[in-house]
Amino acid sequence: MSARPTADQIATMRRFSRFYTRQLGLLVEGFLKSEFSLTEGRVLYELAHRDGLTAADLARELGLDAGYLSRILKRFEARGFLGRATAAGDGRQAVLAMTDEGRAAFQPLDQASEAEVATLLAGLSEAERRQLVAAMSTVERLLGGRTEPRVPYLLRPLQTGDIGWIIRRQGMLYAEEFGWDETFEALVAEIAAAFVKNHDPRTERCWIAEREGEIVGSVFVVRQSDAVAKLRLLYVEPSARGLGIGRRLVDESIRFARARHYQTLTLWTNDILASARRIYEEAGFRLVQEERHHSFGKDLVGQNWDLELRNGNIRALNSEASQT
Amino acid sequence: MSARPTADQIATMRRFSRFYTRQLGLLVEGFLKSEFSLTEGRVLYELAHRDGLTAADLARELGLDAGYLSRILKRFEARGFLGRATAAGDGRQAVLAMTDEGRAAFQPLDQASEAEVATLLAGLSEAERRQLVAAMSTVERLLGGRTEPRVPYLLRPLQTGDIGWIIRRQGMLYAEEFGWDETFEALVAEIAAAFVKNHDPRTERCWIAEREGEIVGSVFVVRQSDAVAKLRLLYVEPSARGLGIGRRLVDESIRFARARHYQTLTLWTNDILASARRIYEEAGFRLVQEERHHSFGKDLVGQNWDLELRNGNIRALNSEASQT
DNA sequence: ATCATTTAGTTGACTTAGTCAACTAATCAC
DNA sequence: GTGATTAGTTGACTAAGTCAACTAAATGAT
Repeated sequence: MSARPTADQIATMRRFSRFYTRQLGLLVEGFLKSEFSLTEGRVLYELAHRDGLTAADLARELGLDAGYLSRILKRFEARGFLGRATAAGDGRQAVLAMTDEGRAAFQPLDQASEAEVATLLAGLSEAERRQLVAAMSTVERLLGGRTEPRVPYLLRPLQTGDIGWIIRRQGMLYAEEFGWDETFEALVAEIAAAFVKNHDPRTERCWIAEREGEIVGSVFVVRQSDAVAKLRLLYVEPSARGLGIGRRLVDESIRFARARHYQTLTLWTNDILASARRIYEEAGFRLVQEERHHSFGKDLVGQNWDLELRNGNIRALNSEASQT
Repeated sequence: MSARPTADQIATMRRFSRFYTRQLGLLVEGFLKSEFSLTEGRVLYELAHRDGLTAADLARELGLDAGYLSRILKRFEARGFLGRATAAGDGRQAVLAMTDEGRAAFQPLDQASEAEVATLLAGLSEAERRQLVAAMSTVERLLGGRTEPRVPYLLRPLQTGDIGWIIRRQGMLYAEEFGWDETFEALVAEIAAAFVKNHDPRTERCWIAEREGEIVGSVFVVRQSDAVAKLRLLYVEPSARGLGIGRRLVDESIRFARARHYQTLTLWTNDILASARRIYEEAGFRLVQEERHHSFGKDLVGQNWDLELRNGNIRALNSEASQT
């Protein structure tokens, strides 16, 4: 495991983030100044670049309140930018389609944004541009900006036979990757069996990630108390890693926990599981406790992470205080 | 002059900006989720890291409405985070000082943000971290994120003797840097003289940048019509370049134009003046016209840039439409 | 087939972030 | 002393977004 990041590295990234916030402010201002709010622009962008979207898709992926999004879409529809068709298999859903008018309205904005970036880049020499683009690609690659998977996967509930597979695969994988012994597999079996036997579907759930007919990942959310849910046994098959499946499993877990009015989603992991840890961090989990332990035949560093669920965005708690 | 940026370079930067927006969202969420809104956090950050700030300083530098900031500061003061002292030389101003309680409240946030970045970086190897930090520094250097000047400068109004100096220096500098002939100096003289003789201080202004007793830059804002102001003769001495002076002169010009209820700030430059052009772009100016011309003994490409002043932020025009 | 639960989307009511403009007090130039 | 400007405050307002209750459709258990 690498040395801890230096203070200088940390300071550089924080300074870069402040710098790029200002840079984004300039780019966003140029792009959207004419007619649409920032959020409207983000919605239009997704509608322009993807087919077959529903409102639920957009709400989830852009982190928007469904009611708020509904009004945005209604305004676009009123202006003739958007059409809807009831989904073939689900009368509740509307499939959204940008109209030619919508594309016509969006195109100047898209082109303005492109021109903005072009003029910014034009101020650099060709060598500087190549350097800049390479540096941006490096940042993106290292911080995890990955493309969507080419072979699709789906998430589904637990089915008969799944548990045995999950117990077996997690046992084998952690043995292979980390040398953990059979006591880990036993723990997985215990957790999974307890879930199957006793789980309350109102407050607990399991998701299975399936791809080309095979299980490629899973996660459990179990009830720890009325206020606290626990995320357990997140795993993704090596063959399916890097496709956003782990992130998606965690996102669904958070979504479920919020919908069930939990206040905290907690989890226990080990620091050696670096990919999982990064997913948790990016989802907003906070490291609340660390302790060394000897388990599964190894010396490990266990970590407890929590995600506070009450405020789905960056709204401060003192806004609630000011209501009193 | 370099070739135009490629479509691939433009696309890469746009994708990077979307990617880093999400990255910032994660970092910001972690930093400020507990107690303060994003704007409050930005204010606290400045108060924590700088001394001698006034509300006017903060409003200008963070782009905040003075009334809104006033209320934020009042809340901080009510919570004991902030003290105020009347400025020695100006009874209107209050010098703000973060209290020990304020620092105590801020420190966990600052540390949380630092920890956030540290855990993100910890997920990378040491080699990857060095690569990331180097890439970020490259992006910052190329896009113009420069540090504040070590030797301070001030902006002041025109004084007797300034005009002659400005005419002389601009004439010499543009001759040296671009080979422009004496007709340019004559143009500068004409503009400056007209300003001195006829300017209306309610709607027109000149700023002189002075550093260590010497003029190091200047800019004029003149009235073109009731609705349109024109920014003219921006220049910065080579010895003082890279310190943000040019940007500051442009920012003050914009601020003045807004305060005087102009709707547009326009300007004419030549594309060969790359640094100036970048400042205009970053300030939000839009290239509206280009034409070749032969002036100052050279073949040049003149450019007209406009900045719409009506909406100081990214608020859509249709929000005004929806008021009707 | 029925019923209870969940999901998709909508709408009413509301909170919060931020804007606009009018105000007071202090400063500055004349 | 006077008029104009600036620093900061406050009232009134708009706009972005949240929360929850609602209807309609789907799903799973019986």
